[in-house]
Parts: sequence; C-alpha cells; structure tokens
Amino acid sequence: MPKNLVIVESPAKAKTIEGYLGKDFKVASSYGHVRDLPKGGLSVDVDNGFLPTYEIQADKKAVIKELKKLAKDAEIIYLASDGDREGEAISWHLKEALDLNDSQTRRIVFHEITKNAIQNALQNPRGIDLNLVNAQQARRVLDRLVGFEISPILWRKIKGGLSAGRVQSVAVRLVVDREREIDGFNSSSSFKITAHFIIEKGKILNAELPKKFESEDQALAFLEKCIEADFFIEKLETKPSKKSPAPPFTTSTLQQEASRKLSFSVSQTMTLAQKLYESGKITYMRTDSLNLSEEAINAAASAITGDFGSEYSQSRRYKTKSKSAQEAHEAIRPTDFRVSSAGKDYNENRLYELIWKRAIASQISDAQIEKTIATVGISNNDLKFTASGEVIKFDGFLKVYIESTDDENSDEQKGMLPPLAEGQVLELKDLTSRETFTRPAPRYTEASLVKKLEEMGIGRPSTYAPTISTIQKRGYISKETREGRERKFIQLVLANRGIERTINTETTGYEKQKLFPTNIAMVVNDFLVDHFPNVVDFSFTANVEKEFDEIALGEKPWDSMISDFYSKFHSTVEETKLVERSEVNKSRELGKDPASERKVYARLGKFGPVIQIGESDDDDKKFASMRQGQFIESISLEEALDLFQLPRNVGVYEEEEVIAAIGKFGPYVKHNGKFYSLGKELDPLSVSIDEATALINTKRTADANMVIKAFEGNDEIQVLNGRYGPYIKAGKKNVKIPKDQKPEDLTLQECVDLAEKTPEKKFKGKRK
DNA sequence: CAGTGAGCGAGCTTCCGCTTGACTT
Repeated sequence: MPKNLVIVESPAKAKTIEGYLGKDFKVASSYGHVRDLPKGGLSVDVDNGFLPTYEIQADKKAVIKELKKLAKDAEIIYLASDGDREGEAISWHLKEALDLNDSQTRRIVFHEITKNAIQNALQNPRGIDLNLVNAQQARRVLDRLVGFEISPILWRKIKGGLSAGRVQSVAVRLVVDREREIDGFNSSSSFKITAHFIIEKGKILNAELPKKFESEDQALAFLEKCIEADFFIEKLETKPSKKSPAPPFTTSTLQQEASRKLSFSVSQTMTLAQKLYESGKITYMRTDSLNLSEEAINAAASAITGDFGSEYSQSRRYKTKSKSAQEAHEAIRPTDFRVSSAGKDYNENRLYELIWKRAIASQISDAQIEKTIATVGISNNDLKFTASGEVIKFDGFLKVYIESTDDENSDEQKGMLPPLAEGQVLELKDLTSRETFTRPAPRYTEASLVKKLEEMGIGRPSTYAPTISTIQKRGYISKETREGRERKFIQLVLANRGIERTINTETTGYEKQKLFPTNIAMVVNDFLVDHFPNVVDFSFTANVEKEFDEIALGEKPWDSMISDFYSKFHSTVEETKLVERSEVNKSRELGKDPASERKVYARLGKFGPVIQIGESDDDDKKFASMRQGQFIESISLEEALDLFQLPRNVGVYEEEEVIAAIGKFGPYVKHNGKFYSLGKELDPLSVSIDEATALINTKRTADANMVIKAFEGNDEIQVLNGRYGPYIKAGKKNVKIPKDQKPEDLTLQECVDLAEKTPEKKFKGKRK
C-alpha cells in the first residue's frame, strides 16, 4: 500500500507522474474544481461579509468519495493542483472536502511535468496560501454577483434565458461595436499604379508607385505623361536582414493558427488537442505560458541537430508578455520532439504537425535574408517606382514553419528580383492604374475574438472556447458565411503608347465563418452600456485583477474589495429594475407605408426582430419577421416594406400555384406541396415563374436519377447518387464509395462489408 | 420550411474557471 497520495487536477497528468514516482506514491486526480457555489441561487450572503456557501459539485461526488478512500489509507497527502489562483483554491477545497488535517497535508507546486521538477517539488512542500485562496474567492463571488444580479433584469426587460457576465458581455460588445463600425464606414477610392518593365528576354520587373492618386483624372494625367517618358534604374540597394521564429503555442495562438491554417473552430481545436494530450503526444493544451522546460529545450536541440544539422539549432527562452498570465504550465509542445507525426486521425494529425512545427521552429536559427530595393526613375517626372525582392541566404526556421496572419492585405511571399544594374534603361511593357477602395476593420472570427480578449486580459485559456460557444448559444452572436456583392472598379492600362479605360467588377465583402451580432445582442449591449458602463468597460477585468493581486499578496481583505464594488453595483441594479420595458426595447419609427398611410416600426418582438405596420393598439396591425442580417437600427423603410410581399404568388405551373417565401432553412418556392430551395442566386422577391419552373424540373430529374442500384429482397441497402457523389445507404448509415469502386458494379455483399467497416458517425449538430 | 405579437401568473432561465467523458440528430 503506497503511503503517499498525490492529488493533481488532470487524470492524464496523474498517470504520467505516477510513472515518475516510485511504489510509495499513489497519484490521483480531482478533475479540476470539486466544490463550487450551488447552481440554484446567489449563495453569497451579501449581508454577512459576502460569505459564500459551497457544495460538492454533482459530477464530483464520486471523485470525492474515491479520493476520501485513498486519503484514508495514506500517511501524507500532497495537494499538487496548479500553482495559480484557481489551483490554490482547488487545494483548499480539497482539504475541506476531504477533511484533511494540517499535519498530514502538504501543498506542492511544479510548473512542468518532468521527473526533476516533481521530485524538487516534493522536497519543498509548503502550506496552503490562504491569501491566494481568498483572491480566487473574490474572483468567484464577483462573477456570481455580476452574472446573477444582471441576468434576471434582462429576463424581465428583454427576454427570458438571456445572460450577462464580466467576460461574455465584453465579448458581445466587441462584436456589436465592430458591426456598427463597419455599417458606418464610408469607403473611399484611390488609384494605385503598378508597372511591368521588360529587362531582357522573358524577364519582367514588377514595380509599383508608392503614391496613390486620389482621382481618376490625376491617374490619367500621370499615365499620359508616362507615354513620352523613359524609365531607368536610379538606385539599387541591398540590405541583409533576418527573420525570427514565433514562440511556441499558447492556447490562444494555437486556436488562431488552427483557425487560419486548418479552418478549425475554436472548440474543434480544443477537442483535438485534448485527445493528443490524453494520448501523451503533447503537453497541456490550456496554458498561457511561452515557457519550455530545460529538458524540452535540450531535446529540441538534439532533434534539430539530428534532422537538419547543428547550424540550425538555436536554443531560445521566451518570456510571457501578458500580465494576466499565470504560468502554471509550459507552452504547448510535443512531448517527444523526435516524433514529427502523431494522432489517431487526419485532423489530430494535422493539429499535431502544426504544434510540432511551431515548437521546433522556435528552437531553430533565424533565417538570413537579403532584401533588394530597386528605385525606378521617370525621365519627365519626380515620382519614382519601387520594386523589392528578397533572397533567402539561409532558411533557418523557415525550413519547417511560416506563421500566418489575419491581415487580408498582407503581401504574398516576395520573390527574387531579376539581375539589375544602376543606370540601366528599362523598356515599359505596360502600366496599370487600378481603382482601389479603403476597407473597414474586418469582422471577428472566433479565433480573432479570442485573440482580442486575451490582449485585453479577459477570460482564461480554459474559458476561451466555452465563452465563444456561450455567446452563440444565447443568440447574441452567429457565425456565418456570407456571399460578397459585386462592385465596379475603373482600370486604366497604358500599353503600346495608348491608354485604354475599362470598367471591371470584383467581389467584395465575402465573409467566411465570421461573427455577426444579432438584434438581441444590440439591445442587450446598449442596455448594459447605458446602465452598467463600469461592468462592460473594456478595462473592468484589468482593474479588478489588480485588486485580486493585492488580495493575493495579503495587502487587502477580499470581502472589503467585494463590498466596495457591491454597494454601488447593487444600488444600480435596484434603480435599473424601475426602468420601463419599452425604454429598453425601443421601437424605431421607419416612416409611413404609402399604401395604408400608417406608420412603420422596427422592434424586437416576442419571436425576434419584427416590422410592424400600424400602431400597437390597432386591431389590424400587420407584422413581418426581419431577415438575417437586417438590424432594427439600420433597416430602411423600403427593405421593411419588401418583407410584406412574402409569401408571394409567383405564378401557375401545371395548374398549381407556385409560392415564394422564406422559411426556417432559407428562401424557397413551394409547388404541389413540395419545397425547392432557392439557394443564394435567386431572390424570393424577384424570382420569375420561368426560373421557378426550371428549378422544379431540375430537382425532379435529380430525384429520378437518385437510386443507382437497389437489391432485391433487401430494401435497407441501396446505392444512391447524392449531392456529393454516389454513396451507399445502409439503414441509417451513409457510406462513401471508395474511388476505385464503380457504384453500379457493387454487389450486396460489398455494400454490407463497406457499411460494417465504417464507424458510426459522431453527432456534430447543435444540442437541444 | 407559417405567421405569430393581449394580459395574467407560476416556474424556469443566469456567472467564470478548473477538469473530462456521456450524450444526442
């Protein structure tokens, strides 16, 4: 029987550590926090020193029972939860819940999972730091007070089930503010000049004018002057430069890169990383630390030297910039740098590879680059073109990893310039002036919102993914892909001494998986900004964090900090209860309906944003739901009136009426009881009877062709032609047909075999 | 795969931060 019990937070960690310690140690896990404020009510005694009531969480009863049993058999119990505020509190709650006495209890902390670090920690035990525990308690109580006092006001004034909180309300505010910024953005255009020069046979020099022209006339004047001009290399500069690798991943940077490079959602990244962690492939994935253990740095150096040569090895130690970082873990890295590929499936594999590359690159030498800038003079003008190129002299870390950016305007990789000499005369091939438009700040993606929150010190690595999903579940934010619209731009091209003007089109505003606020988010946000400006202030978290730090240092009692906050906060809560519902959910008057001469309003109705024609006390007032992407604050009268044209009678086909409308799944036409989706090209307001019948007929032929093969005596299994190609339908299972198989040649047995080989599909949809 | 929208009242919803599985269309 082991005489020592070590309790850590994570079971995977427990397993690893048990391997490091001898027979005298049993290592168990608490699975995170074990006690919390009860779910049901406030459970904070605001009249009595804010005394919290704690209870063992329902899902931790079994854990506590097991830990109690282990503790009874042990002489010494080491509480080894993380060394941060939350970890200290976990140790204290464990001590309370397990009824441990001081003499048998030790508190130990380690920052990396290595044999040395753990043995070192065991040699240096201490007691529980109650100041740190109190700082956590203050954090917990503050969040409960804010969340549980504001949310019920939202239920009464706006809609049931809504929520507000220190973290989520700021996240929503960021998205709402950005949407309004985009809505109010006035795009202006200017003219950018690029030139192609012929150097020698086949070699072309691309150059651009650093100055943009404000108007087409100015651009045209420049081009006209260039007809008579000579061009020459005025200056050639070569500068050595270097590039350094990015530090290894933290939770937030991993989420960002996996989003940009692999198109993973924030929660998908975390689920995959969790699997890699549990199978021992990577270190802990919820961390804000850039630190690598000495052992890891040495292991990386030896892997790099072995794979690429010693000139590629450059050990680096990174310091975490963010103040809020709590450094309880290492950065995210592979547990074994020699393994460049791991994971149980395609996506685990891709995520592992990303982590491996980033971590190993952080320990590889800088890339040495030679940058060349050529200045092209114009004989009859003081303006100059520039052309730049770079040559990689030593690739260094670029051999394995290139970081991506969110910046949509960032230059693609620059190539090498053709051989040039100062004074060299250039032959102009063509010169283009293209109208370009200024763009507003981009909408957030899940990952870029996490990045922003982290920069502001709001939220923690363990909560980024849940926060992003909460604000979507509450109906504040939706993640959408939206088609862009076409925009015309002017282009002037000078070639062969003549200038040609064309008007071309480009697509703008295409948004892929971006975050859009809903009307409810706007109403809730405005309410919070009006009445609780301090709580949704972008620096609220940073301010209270400073106070939590003071509590942790023993410089301030936790309950007086909470009391200072609460007295003002709670009186605001009481005042706010008196605010009228109609004051919070204002209806906006859009104008008059020309048909009925009645007023038109936009407001948040019981079932969502709605347009209303007629006064609220009219018996025959009319309603229409607003469409996605329409906002109460910005919808025009014209757009609003359009909504009343649906459902619309498109015409008659085969003696049956064709109706166009918008349903739950988007715009559709209905004919003879069947629905046909209109897709993105056709608008239900303008779709013609010809377009509608064409759609009905294509869908019919597709239906007729759907069954490729059926088997006699077995109606469970069929070979079908689906949207993504042929597939086998075996009961409820859909099985893709391998490329080397012809669908029409499949036998029943082959279908059965393929179906059996395919694992049950995991559910990926929304939970009810 | 709609059109809904009164007012009353009971009883429900909610926070953030630590952890994993169990569960569902």
